[in-house]
Amino acid sequence: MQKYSKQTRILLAVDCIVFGFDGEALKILLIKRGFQPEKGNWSLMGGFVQPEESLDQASNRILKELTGLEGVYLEQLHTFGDPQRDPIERTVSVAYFALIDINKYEKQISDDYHAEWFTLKRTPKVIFDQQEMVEQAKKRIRYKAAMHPILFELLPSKFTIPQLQNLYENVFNTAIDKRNFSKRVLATGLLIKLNEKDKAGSKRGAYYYQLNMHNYYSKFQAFMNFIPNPDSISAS
Amino acid sequence: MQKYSKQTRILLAVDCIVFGFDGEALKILLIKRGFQPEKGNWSLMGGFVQPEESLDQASNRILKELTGLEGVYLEQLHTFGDPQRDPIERTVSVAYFALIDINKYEKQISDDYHAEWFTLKRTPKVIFDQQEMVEQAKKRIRYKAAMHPILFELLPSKFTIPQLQNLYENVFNTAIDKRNFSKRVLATGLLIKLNEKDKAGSKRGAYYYQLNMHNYYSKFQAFMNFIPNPDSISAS
DNA sequence: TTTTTTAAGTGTTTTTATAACAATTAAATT
DNA sequence: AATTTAATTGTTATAAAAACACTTAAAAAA
Repeated sequence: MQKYSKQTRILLAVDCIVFGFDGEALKILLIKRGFQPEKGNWSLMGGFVQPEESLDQASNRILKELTGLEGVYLEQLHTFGDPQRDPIERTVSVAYFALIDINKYEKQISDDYHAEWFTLKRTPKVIFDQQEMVEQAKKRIRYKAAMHPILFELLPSKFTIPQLQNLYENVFNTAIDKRNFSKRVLATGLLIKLNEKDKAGSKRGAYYYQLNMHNYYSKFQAFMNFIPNPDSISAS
Repeated sequence: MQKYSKQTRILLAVDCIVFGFDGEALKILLIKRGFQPEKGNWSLMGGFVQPEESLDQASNRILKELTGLEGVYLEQLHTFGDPQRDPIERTVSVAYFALIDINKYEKQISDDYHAEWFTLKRTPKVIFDQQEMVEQAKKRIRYKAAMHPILFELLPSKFTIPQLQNLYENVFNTAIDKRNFSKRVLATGLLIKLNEKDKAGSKRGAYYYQLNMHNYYSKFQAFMNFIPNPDSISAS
């Protein structure tokens, strides 16, 4: 026996929802689609899975092609398989989400693709069922970040506690008491205080911190809870 | 433009990890595979995605073919796409997990497939990368059950609190204080006490409860925590 | 140089949730 | 009537979370 004859083969694609944080708001990266159908319309970055690559490899390749970044946080989200989701031909798409340091994003690469960052609250219409993918990705990121320290992936390697708090407040759309927040964050043992200040945000300046990578990896799977009332968070 | 020419189409399958609870232990349902390769070996229940069905439809169809059950809890787990995972031909598999009331499982249907329940600790070797699927499903069910009341899906519509506690202790492999457990469970408002006792488990008998379906659906996404030290639970 | 302005940094108290703990009761069996 | 078994229930202690306000560093303005 060489093949599973009589079975239909299906086109398989990967779509990536790329999140970034610019200090103000959580954003996603969209491109203008380069081929028909929907050519020129805003789209997630995606592509077809090649015969010899795994899904993780495909998503990493596509992400690198579009942002120039390698080794970023990339996680499989969900697979979308409605027979009608692509009008040209049935295409099943495995969605991934990525969290990147927006500062490392290489603009020149994206210029070829006309990529742009959009605030989550003001994303343009995207093609096919990608709006649903984005919604699910937003849910997932909130869900996961409520218990695991994934949001550090959105920050540069040196960051201040006010920056970190701002990020959490943004993602969870809630105000957090800064005394309680810093207490909690520091209690995790995930942060190393540096002898250097960020003077951009205030006159006094805020101390930079960096991740204790050893603790970060070892405690990554442990539960944590920076968020006062995670009751509002919905599951993936 | 009619098709995405030049792209390779790939075989797409669905595999279901079916969980059941018999009052003693958490179990999964396996079948003896009916075709080559690996014919006669233990396998998850799976099948190929048909041209006109969605992934959810495919998994529901396969589940019904094998257990006779419809409308059960079924959730997409992860998509496995290693190019070598099936030796005959590249097949990408979308894994789902199901939680069923083991009492509703129709034996006669399964007899055709030689299906059998296996305790999680004593599962036989399964084909391809299915062991990894099972491991991920176990993680996911623990992860999700730590915060959402999915385990009720494993119980009959009438159940006692000791039964429920037994289930939680099994899934999380931990002993729970029964006073604290019943307090927490009853505090959720998810249970309705019935005027009827289960006399099978003890002389005194334990009151039956049933789910308050309204509260169950409305609170499903809310966080909960029956488990004393969920620190040991790892993420999906 | 003094004062003002701005955001960073820090401690204590109150409240709530969790964890630890044991005696009583219903009902069958002896 | 006594015994056995598991179900049921409440209180106390401990830990975690939430609420709350003042001091400090440093630049900018007076």
